[in-house]
Amino acid sequence: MLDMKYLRSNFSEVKEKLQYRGEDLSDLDTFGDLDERRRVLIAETEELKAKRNEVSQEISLLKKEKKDADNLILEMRQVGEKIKTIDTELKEVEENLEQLLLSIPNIPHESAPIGESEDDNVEVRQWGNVPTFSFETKAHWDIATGLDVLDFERASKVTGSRFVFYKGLGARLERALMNFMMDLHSDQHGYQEMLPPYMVNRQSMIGTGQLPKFEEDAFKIENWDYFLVPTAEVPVTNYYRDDILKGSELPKKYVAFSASFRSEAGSAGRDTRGLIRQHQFNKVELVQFVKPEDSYQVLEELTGNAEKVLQLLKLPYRVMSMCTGDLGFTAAKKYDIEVWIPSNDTYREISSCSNFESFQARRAGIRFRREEKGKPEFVHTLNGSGLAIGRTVAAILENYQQEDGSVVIPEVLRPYMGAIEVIK
RNA sequence: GGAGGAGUACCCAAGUCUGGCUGAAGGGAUCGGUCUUGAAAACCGACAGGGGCUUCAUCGCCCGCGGGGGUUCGAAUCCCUCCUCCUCCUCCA
Repeated sequence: MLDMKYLRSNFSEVKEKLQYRGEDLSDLDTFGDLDERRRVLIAETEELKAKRNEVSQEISLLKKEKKDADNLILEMRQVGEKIKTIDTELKEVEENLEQLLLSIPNIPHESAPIGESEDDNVEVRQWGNVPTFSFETKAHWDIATGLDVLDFERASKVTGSRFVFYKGLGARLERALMNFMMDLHSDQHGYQEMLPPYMVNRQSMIGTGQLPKFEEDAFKIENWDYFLVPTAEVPVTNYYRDDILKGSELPKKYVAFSASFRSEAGSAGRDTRGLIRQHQFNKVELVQFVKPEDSYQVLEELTGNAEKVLQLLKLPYRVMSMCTGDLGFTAAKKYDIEVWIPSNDTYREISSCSNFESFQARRAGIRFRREEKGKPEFVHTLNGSGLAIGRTVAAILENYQQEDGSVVIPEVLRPYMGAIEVIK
């Protein structure tokens, strides 16, 4: 959510920057009228309330002296009616304004490249060498089926498409990655470990920006106003909803494991095979609450923390800076980390690291005080996958595949795999 | 699922039956001071925060006693509704 006062006094500048996102901004122009109307109504109702308060005191005194107050009471009865009328309209105006503000995307940071689509994203750096194979490589679903470590068919029977059973060393590999990532970030990178709820309420989904605009992307629990989390970002960021933190305890850094649930509405037919696009996948998520002046430096740090996972796994990747048209609704700046997937002959997103600045903090009411008695300010929030585990398994299966159909386990994972070196 | 009880400021806690200077008593914690070589104790003082409107900024005003609605000239106090927590029973990993 944008700051109403900022929007009021910098309207055309904000509008210009939002246009780089290429989204429909036709509603934006209703802001001026709503904002103006709101303030007029507030002035009116508050004046009447001040009068009512004053006269009610008088009435109280008159009653105490056993004097007649009927005229004043009659007068105030009318004032009360008027207040009620104005407040009804005010409430409606404020609701419209609120909905408008909740539907406006974040302002892109000046360092985000201007562009329309993913084709305009800018490569920031590359790491590792794309592997060459002396044999014909297989896609991870074929490798996994051959090794009997993933079962898509039975998952379709038991649940439906875009679900999977991990089996045997496949399940072990998933669990090893989870532990490896959690250990790395908590022990080496200074994040506090957290295991969040997998369902959240509507207010939390609004807080991080999934709602009100993208309800069709979420899984909603029937008869409850709860949603399956699309990412641990939602519960972990909302952990401090409506809180005021101490400046001295910032930055707060959390690493959370959770399953993530996505309806994948609008991507029917894409990545229908394999682990790349599932309705449910595991993910280790990094979340930070920081002071505004630190957030861009922290974005680099956090991205680096996620990259470290791939470096230790010796998986080649590149880092892309998302252009203004591909930033998503909430981010001011975003890096995607893309890992090499041989069967796709290209890099695929495995992590997304974003700086939301105060966008989520304002929606969720997450603030901090610099000084003991200081005025509360909004924190900046950031998060990034560290990493999506299913896609990491796909990357390992494919990049570490051998001619005989076996898969070598990356060295750093072996302690987590009971010292097994190869899945065969 | 059944039966009760409770949500008041950083924490504890009065006030709610009997609506009106209650912007809310009293403790504790915290901060400042006196005393002390220093500290503790004691004593003195400060301590509703937050949001909104207005303003160059102040001043001022409005809203805040779990959330939302209602009654009333006036609500922490009365009514409705939702949420959360606690106790007992039941169930259960």
